[in-house]
Amino acid sequence: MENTGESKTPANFIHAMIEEDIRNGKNGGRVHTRFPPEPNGYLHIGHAKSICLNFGTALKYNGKCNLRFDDTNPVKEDVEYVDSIRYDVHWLGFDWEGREFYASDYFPKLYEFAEKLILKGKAYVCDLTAEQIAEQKGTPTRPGQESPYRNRTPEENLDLFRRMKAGEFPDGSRVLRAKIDMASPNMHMRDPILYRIIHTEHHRTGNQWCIYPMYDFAHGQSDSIEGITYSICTLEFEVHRPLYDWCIRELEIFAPQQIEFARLNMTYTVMSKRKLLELVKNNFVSGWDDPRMPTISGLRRRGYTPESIRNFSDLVGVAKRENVIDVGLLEFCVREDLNKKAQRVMGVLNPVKLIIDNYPEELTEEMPAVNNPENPEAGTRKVPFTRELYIEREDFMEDPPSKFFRLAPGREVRLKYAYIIKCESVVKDPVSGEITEIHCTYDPETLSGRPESNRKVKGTLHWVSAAHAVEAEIRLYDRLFMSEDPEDVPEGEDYKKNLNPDSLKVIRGYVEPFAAGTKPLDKFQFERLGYFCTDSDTTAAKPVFNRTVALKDSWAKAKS
RNA sequence: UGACCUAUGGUGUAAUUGGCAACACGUCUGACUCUGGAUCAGAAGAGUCCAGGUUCGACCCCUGGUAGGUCAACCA
Repeated sequence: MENTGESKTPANFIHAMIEEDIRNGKNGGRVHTRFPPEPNGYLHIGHAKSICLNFGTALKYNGKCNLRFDDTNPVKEDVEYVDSIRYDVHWLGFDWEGREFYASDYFPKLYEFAEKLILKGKAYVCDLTAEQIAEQKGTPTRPGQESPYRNRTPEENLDLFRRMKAGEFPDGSRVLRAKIDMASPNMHMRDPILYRIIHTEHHRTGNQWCIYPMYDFAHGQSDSIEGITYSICTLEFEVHRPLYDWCIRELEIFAPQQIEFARLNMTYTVMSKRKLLELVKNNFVSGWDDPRMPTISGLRRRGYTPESIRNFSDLVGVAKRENVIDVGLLEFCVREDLNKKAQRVMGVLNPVKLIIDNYPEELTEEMPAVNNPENPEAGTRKVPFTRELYIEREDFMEDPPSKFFRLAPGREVRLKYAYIIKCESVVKDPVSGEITEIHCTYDPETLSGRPESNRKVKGTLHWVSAAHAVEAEIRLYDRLFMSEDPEDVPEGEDYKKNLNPDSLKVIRGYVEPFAAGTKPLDKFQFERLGYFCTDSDTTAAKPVFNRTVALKDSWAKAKS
């Protein structure tokens, strides 16, 4: 990773704050962050921003970053998610160096903390129902009422709490609450719930516990236990900060600093785990790793590289104001990265046959093709060329506008790495009128590399030899949502109303032989078309490619 | 009608103890090109939410508005 620690100005307000702290000698100049996902879903591009921020900050200031699973709610969490999260963070290029922790590791310690609060008279067991508690909570503009159980003695509270832990009470019958201020203007300070009873098996602690700490009683303490200096989280936790600080202060333990930043939003994208889960569960997509999903696993399968995602996270910036990033920026980032790295290959997605009438029938030439013009070291390969080829149907027009640089009757065009050809005639289906064959002649003197080949023609086409063409399944993806803001729907509807019915188009195309023998996750540029990635569904008999992103297309833009 | 947060070109982010607003994406030109890609050169686009104030000078400080966001899960 690039170390920009020496740069004159901090990259963002968090780094500015850290540099100020370092100057003042806070924490002895130590910088320790953590990425704290709840294992209740797959990671998405918004998490990537947070991962890059947390790990990136540690890297920049020679600090450490922990991976910590915030697993305090057994009813929603699962090892499947733990595994995917570990995989994704690693894949993104970050290393927690063995500091893989779980809030559940701290259950015993957290329990001690709770007893300490009880003893201090700062927490009490409340027998009110969830509904009653909600009712007495008040509203943001009206103070709440104190629970009738608020003034139980520490002894009684301790006894009750121990019996809660011992499993004497059913779910929901009692909770442990902090005793703070029912009239606080901050709703989170109105005697928040610290522990609740849940008789559910936990993915790590099994049935050892039947009381579980709430987020507010687990997160800050976990940070403190790990010696986290900067607890970076998203804006919605801003109002929790007074409670975060309250717990730390009352417990008299090391005080990390919580800092909030604005979460990532992207156009044409939903970013909540709940909604992504819904898309998966209801089969609107094929799974968490569906290439249309904004999940890390989806982006990976789509053909995105870790570098491109990291760069995106950088470009997006870190600040406190709500933002909506143009999904085009993400696309820019993959293109930029893949342009430097991707093997070039020729493939025809919407084929039409092209016959070179004056080319010998039995001849096959092996045309040397550049693997990557951006990287000479990538070398060359041979592409078979014959009399009958497939070209892109869109590369021919019978009656072209003046700005059309491709093939048309009587016009010349270059076949990349091969010859200049001239269109002589076309054959059409008598019924549909569709063009079935394009007949051309070629000029043998114009072979790529020959002196005559310098003749100027306006266009260059990609092609695949019909005899050597390998049929492949190509999956063309479009945005999952039709509206820039998927939430922008008529009354009574929800974001699913904006689902794009054409977000996946599966077609059959032809690729040059080289492309056939590739492995899942191999990345290519199909010349003139876009970047593609071999899908995990690929087989020797039927290669499958995902289109990661199309090339920038100024012709398409000019047309419209 | 409470508390907290935010407000800078189309989008996002900068502007280091206040010194005439910078970068990226996007857009538009032109050059080059055996990818209408890439690359190169250039342009347009904000006077910093509004109104006052402090100051020689305010995006930055103060006051008051306005707009948007967050908060009333035994979720995180």
